[in-house]
Amino acid sequence: MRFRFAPSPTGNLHIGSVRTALFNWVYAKHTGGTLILRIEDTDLQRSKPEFEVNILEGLKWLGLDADEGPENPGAVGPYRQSERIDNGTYQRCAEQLIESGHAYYCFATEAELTAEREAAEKAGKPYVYSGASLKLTKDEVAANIAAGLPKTIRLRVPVNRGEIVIQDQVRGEIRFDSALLGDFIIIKSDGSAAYNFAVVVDDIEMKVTHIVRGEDHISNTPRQVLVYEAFSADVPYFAHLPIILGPDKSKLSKRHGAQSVTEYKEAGFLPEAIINYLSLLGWTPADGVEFMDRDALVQKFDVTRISKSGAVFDHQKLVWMNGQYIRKMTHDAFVAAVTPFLSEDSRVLLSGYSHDSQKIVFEMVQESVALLPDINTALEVFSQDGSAFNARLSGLSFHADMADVLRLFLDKILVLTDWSESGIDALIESILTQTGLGKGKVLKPIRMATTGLGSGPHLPALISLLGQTIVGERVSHVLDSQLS
RNA sequence: GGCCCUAUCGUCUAGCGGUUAGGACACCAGGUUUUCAUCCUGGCAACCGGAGUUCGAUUCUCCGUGGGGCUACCA
Repeated sequence: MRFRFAPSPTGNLHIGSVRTALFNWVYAKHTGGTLILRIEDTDLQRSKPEFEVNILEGLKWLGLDADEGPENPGAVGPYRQSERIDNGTYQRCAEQLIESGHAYYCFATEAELTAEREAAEKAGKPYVYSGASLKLTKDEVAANIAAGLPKTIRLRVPVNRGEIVIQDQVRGEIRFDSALLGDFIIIKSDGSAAYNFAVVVDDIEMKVTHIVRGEDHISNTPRQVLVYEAFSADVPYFAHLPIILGPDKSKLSKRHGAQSVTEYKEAGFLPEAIINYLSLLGWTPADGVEFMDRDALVQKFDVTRISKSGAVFDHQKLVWMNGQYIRKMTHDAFVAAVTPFLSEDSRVLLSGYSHDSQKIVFEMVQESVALLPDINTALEVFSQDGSAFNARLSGLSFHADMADVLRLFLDKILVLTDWSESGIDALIESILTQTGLGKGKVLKPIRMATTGLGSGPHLPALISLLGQTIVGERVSHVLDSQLS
């Protein structure tokens, strides 16, 4: 079984394309098949080398490796359509079809075609090319070519072809009336191949047996089937994936916000989370267990469970899933993932701690990170910087009755010898019993006075990390400035 | 307009003739946590409408309606 993923390098790798790539990849892995990567850069105006680079890098980052592609060619290359134009593949194939009577030269001008189309629209009929050029004699065609008239090549739709039935692994049978198709262009007047032709020529030559792509290609399929038939080639299996929708239920696009993989990477998403989330868009495993690593995904994959209706992309759930994956990371993996996202302030802050303390800091913070850049706000609480602390105080309001607790706390820490987490714990416990106050009444003011924040990780560990000097200074400062 | 696809909680979905219509995200409440988050428990919330087939339709068929895609010498 041979699969292919065929993106156009007309933009950065899009999240919708990734989903298509993913399903091809999983399907191929599941069946032990081969995945081909083909770059469809026949649109010379819009295709850019930097986009191809972006696509290749994005796929690599996500771990969606192809068995054959421009970077690791197999036996059926080249793997870029531009190179296949250059080596004359499409031209040669089109001429072959003219020979066999499946295609013909068309000399219709743009004006003529526009007129035909408008007339059809006015009449409320589907537009079908009239086939005027088909009536030309061999000599007339030769004369036109000799005269250098602009020409295209059209595929001749067999007159009594009737219904074209495609077998779709997701949707079952889909039927089209071939009479509504019209002889369509396979070679444009500039000599380049039209999409519906290039794709089929490539898929035949690359021996592709399974085509998994977006639902937006369904209406191209009957034309492509006709091309297969013109070449007497086997029509592959199709699986048209439901489209991914934005919150407004229209096709997901840039106007719905960040949609390129690069942007997701920069926003702090993990490739595993993206893969897992995307796999659930339009598909569910039979056991209903949503968390799946790559191997589980490959193992559980089943084409028949792909759903038919479009799926709205739920950004919130992706974020949630990302947080789940972050929590599951080992300490080393977490630090490695988060390091590129560390702000200058965070780096300075961390340098104030020993290697061992840094490890504790990261551990304390890991579960509150959903997106990698969250690390910076999570780290703030560990800041030893006095001015930042003072700035934070202005956002808090202390009540007079907090003063007693803080004074008692200050007295105790100044003479405290066991500055470990358990030592602090014992100290707080003693304040609780001594004052008879509830935990909230005691710990809230201490947290505020030591960190300048109303919330954060486990307090005793935090105080232990901050150290006697800083904690002492901060509490006395709060007592002097806020509660005197 | 034409062709095609599609229709279960707000969202992703399970269901494949008989179910208290299940799960996940989000949301709400309670519990744990000093607080926030995490975590645990509970709750709210859905079968688009109408015909038919059937003893029985969310499930099958048809017709509407809604949504989406395509309608190029773009891919």
